Amino acid sequence: MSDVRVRFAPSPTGSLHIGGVRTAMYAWLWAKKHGGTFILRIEDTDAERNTEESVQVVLESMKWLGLDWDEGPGVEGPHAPYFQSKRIETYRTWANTLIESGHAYRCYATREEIGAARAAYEEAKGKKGFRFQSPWRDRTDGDPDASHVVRFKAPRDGKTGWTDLVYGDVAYPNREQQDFVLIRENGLPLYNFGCFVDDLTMKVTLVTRGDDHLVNTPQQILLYRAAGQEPPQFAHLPMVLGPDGKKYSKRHGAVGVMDFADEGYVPDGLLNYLARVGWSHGDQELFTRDELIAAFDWAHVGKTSARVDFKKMAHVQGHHLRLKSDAELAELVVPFLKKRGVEVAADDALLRSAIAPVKLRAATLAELAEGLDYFFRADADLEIEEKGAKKFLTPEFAPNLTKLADIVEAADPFDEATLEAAVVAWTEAAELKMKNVAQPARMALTGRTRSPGLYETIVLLGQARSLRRLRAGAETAAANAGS
RNA sequence: GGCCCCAUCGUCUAAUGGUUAGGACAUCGGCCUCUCACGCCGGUAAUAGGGGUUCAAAUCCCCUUGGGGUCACCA
Repeated sequence: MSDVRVRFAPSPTGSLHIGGVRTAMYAWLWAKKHGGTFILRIEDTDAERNTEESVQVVLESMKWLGLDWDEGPGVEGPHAPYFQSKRIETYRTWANTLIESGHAYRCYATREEIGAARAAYEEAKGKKGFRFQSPWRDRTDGDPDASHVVRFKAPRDGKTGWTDLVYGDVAYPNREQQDFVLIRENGLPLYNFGCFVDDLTMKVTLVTRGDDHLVNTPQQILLYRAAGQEPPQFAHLPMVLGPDGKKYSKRHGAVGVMDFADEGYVPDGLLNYLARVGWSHGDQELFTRDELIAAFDWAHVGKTSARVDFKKMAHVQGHHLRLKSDAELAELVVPFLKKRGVEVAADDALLRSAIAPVKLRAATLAELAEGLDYFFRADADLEIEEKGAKKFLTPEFAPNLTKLADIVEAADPFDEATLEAAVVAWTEAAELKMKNVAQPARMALTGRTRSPGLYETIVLLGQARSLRRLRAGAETAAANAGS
């Protein structure tokens, strides 16, 4: 195992969304590529917003995506525990070390005092930018048993910068820094401090996160310096936006990973699409998981925020769906069929053979199930498209359906070639347009105007069932006056 | 508002001083054809604007404009 140690550190405040997936994936790819360690750490120090359900959703999402972690919940490892809420003592220890070395101090100012000062500032200046100047910065006469927070004694001159793997050289002036809080009154660490302590003690070599954390990085670097430690490398990823360029949210559609799972996406498709949002590898668009691992690099991660394009996502997704074997798809599609009220076993022979033609017409498992539906539904329960019925199940086409039924009945052997030969001979002799036979037949057989090839569909449905549906269709058509 | 970041077809992006500015999705034609797909062939379509530097700029510098992030005892 190499010394590459990367982590994904979500806070469990909701579903794992698309931007988070990409961040997690890039870190994961980097670890895999270098035989390093991928750590999953749960940053759950905000009791107000964290929920146990969210923790489960994150774990479930990561598992579904196949982004397995080498250290983290359920796996543990040399730096356990991997929940920040269970590492309070570690933070306390590091805070005390910084206090003793003079890099941090106990501040007894109340929220009310600070809030009032901030309000006064914003009132007077009419803008944001208040920086609290604690009177306790250089005092040592406070009572450590009294209620207090621990603040970092931030430098006021100079700059703090680093070379970001994505953004290059970035620096922030220290005068922008205030004496930020390390430990809250309730004893829990604040983001920057918890992150610093964990990344340090977990020996993380590269920190990856969204670029909304760019401004936090100087604070963390300042902490490393104060502790006499070498900061890790940083790679900040640009935001992933909704199709309209606004912050991605529920109104754009599926947000969480499990939403995509429910819609029948396959993990490799989602990963492939997301990988190419913000990263490139020449002209290559389609990648298997292994190709992604081999090709991924930070040099080709872009700096611009990107919008998701559901159309392209569907395209890439469809590609990965079709990459799967029919047997695998059969297993995967069963739950989606069940959702439609269709019960069928994954090893069902008809299911196995119907998948090949239908998967060319589907991008997701849900669409696959939709396309498979009529092969398993009882004749009486067939869903009939109204528009198609109006157009093709009409008296003028009734004779065609009857004739086709006769052909199906007489076909021997009952296979595509035989059926096609008979139908072609008939339509040519009768000077019938193929369309006028195929479309009504499609409606009768499947209830739809779109399906795999006619002969293919007939053979798949079987002689008896095709016959029943064609005869019933002919009756319906004959009875359908008007149109 | 301060600070920081960003800017190539509609969208995702390639091109790290010299290309007819390339690819993918979408779109528009065409092929295939019993429908719809898949696939294949072809078209339309971009360097935000203005100044520099250079023999040469999408590429380097400055300004403008536009977008985003952040300014908490959230993460």
